[in-house]
Order: sequence, then C-alpha cells, then structure tokens
Amino acid sequence: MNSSNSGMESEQGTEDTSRMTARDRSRVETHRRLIDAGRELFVANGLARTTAAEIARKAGVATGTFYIHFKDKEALLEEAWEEVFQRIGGQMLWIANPVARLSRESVLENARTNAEVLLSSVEARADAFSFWFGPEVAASSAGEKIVFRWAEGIETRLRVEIAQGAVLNGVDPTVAAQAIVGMFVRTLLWWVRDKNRASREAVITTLTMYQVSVYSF
Amino acid sequence: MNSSNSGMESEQGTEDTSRMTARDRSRVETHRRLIDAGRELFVANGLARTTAAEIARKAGVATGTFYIHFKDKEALLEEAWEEVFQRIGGQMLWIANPVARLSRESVLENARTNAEVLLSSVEARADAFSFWFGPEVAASSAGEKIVFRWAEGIETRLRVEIAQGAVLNGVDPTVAAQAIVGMFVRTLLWWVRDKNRASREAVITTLTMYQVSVYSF
Amino acid sequence: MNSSNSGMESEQGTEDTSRMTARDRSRVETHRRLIDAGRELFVANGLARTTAAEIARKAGVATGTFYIHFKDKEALLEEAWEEVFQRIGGQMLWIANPVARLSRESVLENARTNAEVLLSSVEARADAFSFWFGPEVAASSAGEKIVFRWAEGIETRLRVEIAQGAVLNGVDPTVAAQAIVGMFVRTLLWWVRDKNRASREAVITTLTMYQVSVYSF
Amino acid sequence: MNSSNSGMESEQGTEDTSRMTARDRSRVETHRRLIDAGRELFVANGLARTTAAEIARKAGVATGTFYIHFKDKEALLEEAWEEVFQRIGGQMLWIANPVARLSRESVLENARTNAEVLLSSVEARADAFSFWFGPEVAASSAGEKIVFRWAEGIETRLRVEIAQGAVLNGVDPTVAAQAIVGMFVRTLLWWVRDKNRASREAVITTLTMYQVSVYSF
DNA sequence: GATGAATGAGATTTCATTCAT
DNA sequence: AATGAATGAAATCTCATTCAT
Repeated sequence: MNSSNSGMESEQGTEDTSRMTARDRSRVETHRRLIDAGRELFVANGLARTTAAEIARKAGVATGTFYIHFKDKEALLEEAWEEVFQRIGGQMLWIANPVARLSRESVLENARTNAEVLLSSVEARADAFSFWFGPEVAASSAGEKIVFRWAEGIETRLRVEIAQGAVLNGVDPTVAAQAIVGMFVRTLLWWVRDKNRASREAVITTLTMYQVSVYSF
Repeated sequence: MNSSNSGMESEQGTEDTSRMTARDRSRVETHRRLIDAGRELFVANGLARTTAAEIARKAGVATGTFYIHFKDKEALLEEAWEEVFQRIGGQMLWIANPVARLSRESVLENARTNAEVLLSSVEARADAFSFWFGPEVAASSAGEKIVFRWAEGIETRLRVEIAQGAVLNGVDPTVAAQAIVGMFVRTLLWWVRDKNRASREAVITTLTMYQVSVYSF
Repeated sequence: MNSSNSGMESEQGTEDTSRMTARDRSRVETHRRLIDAGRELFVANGLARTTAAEIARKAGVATGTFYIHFKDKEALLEEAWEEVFQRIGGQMLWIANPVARLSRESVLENARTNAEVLLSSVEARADAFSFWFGPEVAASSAGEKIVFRWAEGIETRLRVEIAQGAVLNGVDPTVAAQAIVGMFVRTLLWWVRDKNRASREAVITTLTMYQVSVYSF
Repeated sequence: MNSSNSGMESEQGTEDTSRMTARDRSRVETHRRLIDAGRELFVANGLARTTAAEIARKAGVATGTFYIHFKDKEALLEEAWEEVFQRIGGQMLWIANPVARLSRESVLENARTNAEVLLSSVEARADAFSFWFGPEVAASSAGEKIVFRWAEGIETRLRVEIAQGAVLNGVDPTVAAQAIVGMFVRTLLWWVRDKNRASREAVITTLTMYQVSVYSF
C-alpha cells in the first residue's frame, strides 16, 4: 500500500512471523502497517494534522482497528520512535563508538566525524529529522524519551572520559550531555530549515569545536 | 480581577494614558487585561489547553471582545511575548553587555555571570520559562521570534569578538549563536523541570565552560 | 420520527436494502432520515434558518453525524433536490411529452395541459414550490441546477419543433427556454403567495398563450 | 471618499441642502455617504457578505452611526433601491412610453427597442443588474418592491392596450405583467453571466417576439 | 447626531473514542 | 481481531446591535 519511505530509516519488518498463526500474523501485520502509515503521515504532515482515522485509512484498516492496537496517537508515536531509534541510534557516532585511547587527535577526529555523519543523516532525511526532533514531538511524552536516549548515550561516554581524566574539571556529565544535545538539535533544526543560512563546513566546524571544548588536551 | 503574576515580569502598564480619551483608556485597558489574562493562563495551563473564551472570561470581557483585539490566540501570544522580552531581554546579560577589552578573565567572569543570572531568573519563574522556551511555543510562529531574538544578540556579540581576534578560527558566529541558544534552552528546560537532576553549581559551571570554549585565550 | 411530508413528493425509499449488511442499512437509513429531515425543515423554515444541528436533531442523530454524510448544508440540499426532481420532473409535462405531429390544436392543448398540471402541482405543494424555486435556493449552487434542468428540457423540445418548422423564425431555443422558465417560475411564485391576485383560469390562459406564441401556426 | 460608481446610475445628490442648517447638512451628507457606500459594497460583494460595520467604514463614519440612519441593512437596501429606480425606471422603455396609436409596426418596434435598451443597460452595468435583480435581493423584502414596480408599469400599459382592443382575449394584464417580468429578469440574468451563451441578436429577437406575442394584430 | 468598544448568542466544523455487529 | 457509523464535546469565529460618552 505504501512503498514510499518517509521515515528516518530503511523499510524493514523486525518481527519474525514464521512461527505465528495466521491470526497472529495478521495482527502483527496490521500493527506494522499502522506504524508505518502513522510514521509517514506524521513526518509528512505533522502530529496535530494527522488523525487516527487517517492513519487507519492509509494502513488499509478500519478506524476502530487503530484503537485495538494503540491506546491513542501518542502510543503509536512512541512505538514508531522505538523503531526509528533502533536504526538511527548508531548514527549518532559519538555515542556509539567511544575510542579506547583518547588523544587530542582522536577526540577531534571523532567529534568531526560525528558532526559530519549527523549532518549527512539530517540532510538525507530533513523532513524526518525536523519531525522527530521538532517541537511538536518535543511537546509529547514520546519527545521526552527521544532526547533522553541521546543524552544518555553522551553522558555515558563522558563519564568514561572523565574517569580517564580527559575532561576539564567542573564539567558535569549529566549537564554537559543536555548541553550537547540541545546544541546539536537546535543547530541542525535551524540549519535544515534553510541550508543557505550557513555553509556545511561552518556547521560542521562549529559543532566540532563545541564538542571538543571540554576536553583537557 | 487577577493580581497574581505568572508571567516572566513584574506587572506594569507601559502605556501613557494621560492624553487619552476615556474610550481610548478603556480600549487600552481591555487590551492589557486580555494580554495579562492570556499570559497567565498560557503559563499555567499551556497554549493548547487555553481557549480564547477562557482568556476573555478571565479578563472579564465577552468572548467576542477577544476577537476585536486579537486575530487569534497566536496574535495574543506574540504581543505577550513582546512585553515579556522588553523586560527579560536585559537579563540575558551576555547579549546585552559586550565588554570593550576582552581577556581570559573578563570572558570567564562574564560567561559565569550570564549563566548565574539566567539560572536565577529561570528559578524564579520556572513556569514562565518552561512555557516561553518550551516546545509548545517553539511550535508556534511566535516561537520562531523568541529564539531568533536571543540568537541574534549572541551573534552580534560574537561578531564583535571575532573582529577583535578573540575567537578561535573556524567558529561561525551565526552557527555558534544557534548552538549556544540551543544549549542554554535545552539545559535550563531540563534542569528546571527537576532541580535534583544536577546541582546549581554544576549547571552554572558547565554552561560557563561551553560558553568560553570558543575563545582563543 | 417524522411522518409529515412537506417535500414535493410522496415518501418513498428508492434504495434496495435487500442485499445490504445491517451496517449498510443503518448508514443508508441515516442518510435517508437526514435528507428527509433537511428537506422538511428547509421547506418549512427556509435555508438560512435551518442549521445542520437542527437537521441532525430532527433526524434523531448527533450533530457530527450530519458531517459524516454531507459536506455541508448545501450538499444535502443538492441531494434532496435530486430526489425531488426524480418525482416532479415528469410533471413538467411540456418537457416530457413532445408530440410527434404538431398542429395548432395539439400545441395549444399541450401548453394548456402543461400549465394546468403545473398549477395543480404548485397549489398542492405551495410551500415546497416556493422553497425550491424561490430566491433562497436560486442563490445557492443547487439553485443553478434546478432551473437549468427545467430549461434544458424545454430547449430540447424547442429544437425538435424548430427542426419541424413549427416555430417562428428568429426564436433561439436556448434563449426561449430561459424566457419560458423565467415566466413560469416568476408567475407561479407570485400567484402561489396569494391566490387572490388572479383567478386560476387567468393564470392558466395567460401562461398558455405565452407558451404557444412562438409557434408558426 | 468614493468616486467609483458601481451602482446602476450616475452619481448625484438628490437633496437640496441649501436651506439646511449645518447639522442637517451633516446628517443628510452622512445619510448619502452611507447609501452610496452600501450600494457599492452590495453590488461588489453581495448582500450577505457586506456588514453594517463595513458600510460605515467605507462611508467614513462609525459603526453606531449606521444604526442612527437605518434600522438595519435591509432598510438601507430599500432606500438605495429607491434611488436606483428613480434613474433606471425610465430605461424600462416599454413601461415608460406607451404609444398612442398601436399598430403591428409600432408594437414590434417598441418591443424591440425595449429589449435593446434593456440589454444595453444590463451590459453596461452587469454587476449592478445581477445584484438588484438577483436572488439575494429577491429574497429580501426590498426585492419584492423591485420587481413589483416593474410589473406595475407593464400592467398599466397592458390595461390601456386591452382597453384599445389590441390584446388577445384571455390575457390577464396582472398575470401577463408577471410573466413578462419573469421572462426578462431570468433571461437577462442568465445571459449577463456568460454572454457567449447566446448572441445579442438572439436575445433581443426572442425577447421581442415573446413581448409582442399577445397582441392581436 | 456621532462614536466605536463591547456584547453574546449561535453556527460551523473537527475528531478522539466507543460499541454493536 | 476487525469494522466503521455514530457520538457529542469542544473550540473557533462572526456580526447585528447596544450604549455610555
């Protein structure tokens, strides 16, 4: 029914349907379709302008079916985010790949790579990024989790680095993680809305410098 | 009718009513009451949960009167923000007080003072800050302006500092301004929701260090 | 709920409900009730003084149900007219029964019969005629169609008659159809409002004479 | 304030203001301005889409002033029509110029001239004709009068002609007047909306033939 | 007479959610 | 589990009309 993919990830079913009964398969299949339809409509039209009935229609099921699978729109949003996070979490490189031995060079390179990869992801899926990290989702309870997860990753890394003595005294990892996430989200959201506001290079360099600024090298 | 002040500023009429006719005074007075009522309800209950009729009721006028004064809720929001900004703009010290001669010390002191003042303001009016810099307003057209103004101030200052050779090469003032604003807003919003998440000192120090990190001293 | 019939036709369901599911029957039934309620309220109180909520109430359903079945009042009006036209279209005899061989007598008789039948219909359902051919409907988009259909029938007949050489030279069938419809509608609307303005006979004779006046016999 | 004239007549004040006090002149002047403003807005935007406040604004007076001069919109409409009729009444020639001695030729010529003049008037002021003889006004109480006046003129003439034995037996002057007016209004309204529907000549000839059809020559 | 801010009833329209089938 | 018609509570916005100045 829908083959266009306007989420932040490649299309893929994550459920193993081989051991299910026909009914279960149908249930799982319907669930899938609803999430996919919802994610696409959210990204395309925003949260408020997408109705449960519309999602159901796009998924090819009846309105009532929506409420069998999800308590409300918010519940679908959260599930949809889970899936998105499975795939893009790894692209927040700085989170995912802490380097064993730190040096001025490794930190700088890592930070730059991180900024570059993020920028590319965001460019590739501007609509999806704008939606998932935009104010509409931020106002929802799913939004909490979204930024929380990201910050959590950064914090974990910072703690490791602090333990290694790589970070300036006084930097609180919990606070710094929020600061970094806020910086990234705000800057990318701003840039992606109009890329003429700054060159790619300016964004990458500036974000890199702020990232590395708390290191003691 | 309402004397509680849940906006971000002290109550004050800014209009000179001395040269007005009684009718003008009445119109201005009604306008005031609507803005005050709206701001208080927004801050207390959020944008979406506040209706035009409710604002009118709180202001002691008929529903229709609301629409004589404002095209819609959004219009009132923008006007209310203008007023708020008049008063709190100056509290974003880093914006307002560029120092003539820069040094490691002056920059550090300035950044710390900035963080401290902001934190205090935010603590004093947690609800108001959460509202005005929160996602609900960010999603509205007024939200655009709100953050834009702040960033603008920071950018202007950075340009001066760059011209003085005080900033590291590669830092783009436009991008950096967004980064700083994002960092502040996110961190304060996060902290103010639950102050046990980090100590006052941790927040101030961390925000200070990120602010000064791009200076070449 | 309502058994009084103030439309221009006898009550009749035109849908074959035998092959429908219970749900379909329910939907169709609701649709019917809304159209019937709407038509009756329109005819009784006029278009402007009838609200969607009132129609729904009379039909025994919730206000929102109205909007599931019709985009707006206008849409119901059009559907209601379609039904009315199915039944009264045939009563505009002059339209429906072109005579094969024309003569002074056949034309005259036909025109008189036409006037008589119309007059009787209008007398029998004065409210309905006043509504459907009155200015309020004329101002709506449904009104366009209503008169257009009638004129169309007259025009078709005139073309046949012109081809047979039965009509005076210079008479344009398209224009004449408008003229005839205008004449009928205006005269009947005027007469039905106060039948003392002219005798039945005077109306019939005068309308007959104008109808036949363009024939070349 | 307004020099554009979108009514059906040339601009002219009909009041003699020379013997009035300043206050009276002002009152009369305001009245004028309101009528002119109203007529222009009605013709341009229709009755329903024109508000009392809008008329007052265009007339350069306050909203409340409107209600000092007119009970409501309808009252202004009627007064405006009075003025319009003073000027265009004479253009309905058939009404105005009964010929003393009737003949086949005089009747025909008169009818054709009548149709031609009407057509030209309507062409020249399509908006105004569409408004004044359109369904919106017809639905108002002013509309009654408008068509009534016209019919009245036709009826008077027909009575004279009947007395002269110039009209076929059976034609009722009251009914015929309605028929003729309905025919004219409908046809012209239809034609003026899209002049490509029929040639000027077709309209004139057809209307002429229907007019003369009841004469006994 | 003129002013114009204020009134407030009311109509339209949307949509999350339910529930009988 | 799926259906989809029905619900009905909001919320928005308009405008004829009033009335204190």
